[in-house]
Amino acid sequence: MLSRLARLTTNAELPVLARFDLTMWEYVVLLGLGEGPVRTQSALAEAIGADKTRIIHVLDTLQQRGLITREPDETDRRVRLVGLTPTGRRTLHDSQAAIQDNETVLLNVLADGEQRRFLRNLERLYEAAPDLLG
Amino acid sequence: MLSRLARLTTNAELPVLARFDLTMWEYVVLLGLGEGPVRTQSALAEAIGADKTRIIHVLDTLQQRGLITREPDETDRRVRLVGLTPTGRRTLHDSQAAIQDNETVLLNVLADGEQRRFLRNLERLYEAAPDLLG
DNA sequence: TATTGTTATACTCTATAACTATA
DNA sequence: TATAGTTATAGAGTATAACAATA
Repeated sequence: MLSRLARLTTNAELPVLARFDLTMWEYVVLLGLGEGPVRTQSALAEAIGADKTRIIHVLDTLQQRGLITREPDETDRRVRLVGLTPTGRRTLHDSQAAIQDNETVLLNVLADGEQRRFLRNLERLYEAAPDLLG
Repeated sequence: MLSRLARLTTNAELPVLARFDLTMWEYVVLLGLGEGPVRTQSALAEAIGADKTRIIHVLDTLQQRGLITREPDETDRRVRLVGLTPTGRRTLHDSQAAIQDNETVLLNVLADGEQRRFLRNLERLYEAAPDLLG
């Protein structure tokens, strides 16, 4: 049930992201950087539930388009400090708003109080899942 | 959030299903037949949110293992009536119980009343999604 | 030796279109 | 011609292992 719902919502969101010239993983990476810069690409990958090898091409693209910065750390030159540029932050803000408009269509199936409750519970499960399920 | 939660739970459930020698799609097909036989494979595929071409190999396997029947309809020999055998029904029952045990671990993150509420809302969204999102 | 980032590759999953048999 | 089922194939998504640079 969860899987199918995720697939349907994902497919419905792809055209919205396309308006911002973003793939799903590019959007997820921007979201992962929204709270602030991240010190290693591995940490970023883990935070968004992706493989570290998979986001590399995503980071390449986002960097080329000037949406993120990827600077070597001076104290440990193996790691790259990744963060949003002002353009990247604006793109994240705009696309996130569009996505939320889209989600509202579905969430309106639920009564107003239930919407907030559902999202809160979903978030709680989302946070607990990695520890409980590996 | 939904996608990652779905992926985590799916991955956590695969070992459980493996104990019954079932893949995820085989399990989903058995679930789709749980309420009763289905008159066409296309209808079954659509009901579980799959492509009609994808479940064919699944049906082949389940039939070979004696978990489902797949009889040609006498009035229209193009269509196949698909249903569970007694063995199939038992396998579904047992595997479903094991899966639910597994899900309980995660759902226990939520308070008792919230669990039921979350599942009810999830079901409501699940049912509305195909119409609203395509 | 261990770790970060990268590349290459193989594997799985999914979608699409073409084929058959019935109607 | 249209539909149910099937097959084949190409594409996307994913996981794994090997590699270079740095610690």
